Amino acid sequence: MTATTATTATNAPGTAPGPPPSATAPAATALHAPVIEWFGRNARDLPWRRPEAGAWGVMVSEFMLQQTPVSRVLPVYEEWLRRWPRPADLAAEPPGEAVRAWGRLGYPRRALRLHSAAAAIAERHGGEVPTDHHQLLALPGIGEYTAAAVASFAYGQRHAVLDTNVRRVFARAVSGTEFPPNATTAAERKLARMLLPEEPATAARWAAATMELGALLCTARTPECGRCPLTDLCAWRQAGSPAHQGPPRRGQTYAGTDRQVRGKLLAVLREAAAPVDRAVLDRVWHEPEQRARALGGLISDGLAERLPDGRYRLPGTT
DNA sequence: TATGCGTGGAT
DNA sequence: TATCCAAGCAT
Repeated sequence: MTATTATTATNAPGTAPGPPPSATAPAATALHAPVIEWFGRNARDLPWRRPEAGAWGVMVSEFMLQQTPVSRVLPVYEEWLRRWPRPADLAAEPPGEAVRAWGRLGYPRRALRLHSAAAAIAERHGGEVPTDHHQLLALPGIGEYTAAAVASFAYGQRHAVLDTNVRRVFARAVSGTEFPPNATTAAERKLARMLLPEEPATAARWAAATMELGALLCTARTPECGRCPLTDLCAWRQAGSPAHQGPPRRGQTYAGTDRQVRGKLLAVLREAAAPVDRAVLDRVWHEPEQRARALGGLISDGLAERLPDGRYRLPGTT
């Protein structure tokens, strides 16, 4: 970990092309030091934060962490980096091996995309994770958040890293609401850019620190405001911690969906040492139509393949 | 912009 | 037991 110098380049007034001055800029910089100092004292020692992780380690972790808790990612991450220490190592394997090694992290299309991204890196980027935000964005499975995260955490660049944790921290500390909007808004992106420290190294530190704050203290369920470095500055606290207003968060049931059936089918293929008969897959779900739809979906997504003899397997595996 | 896409722990 | 939630992306 670098020293917790809380210094922050404040927005130099006057002069030319930089970002437009904003009324919130001075107040914004007041947030930097407390959060970054808190991070220096409380940051978790996660493997992808260690220097030896490299950009590839950061990238693998970001794929795995999309919608998946840290505790479940840890063991799978270690195994992946041991097995495939460079992008080209993963690219040399059939995609089904990536899906199998993904285990039960969920959303296995991420494994496929990570495999494809590794192949693109091996072919088009000389085997090195690109440093350029736009080149990162062009890789499969990398969207706005992941591109910014890799550029920031792996390469120390200055980007607004807007994940669910940061959005919640900003919603509370700055906007004074319990939760951010359901979908990321232009206003949130603008706010994130305004709050970004000028110095790239400080901006990268800020990005990691605000994420960690959201993950450890400013949580969705029961925030620990008593331990929060922003508790005296927090707009939501100052407003009396008003409850969320508006439509309910969301409510997608899982039981009985195609997702559940896909998950059951893929679990069979993952654990099989050889291609499996259709009859084996048929046992995972009682309803034939939904079963067929789920299996067809897996195949069209590239997560499974049907052999000429009618058996099924993870793509390219034995 | 709304929806589909896994999985399992916490409350 | 049911619901919420976890470092999103692609379409």
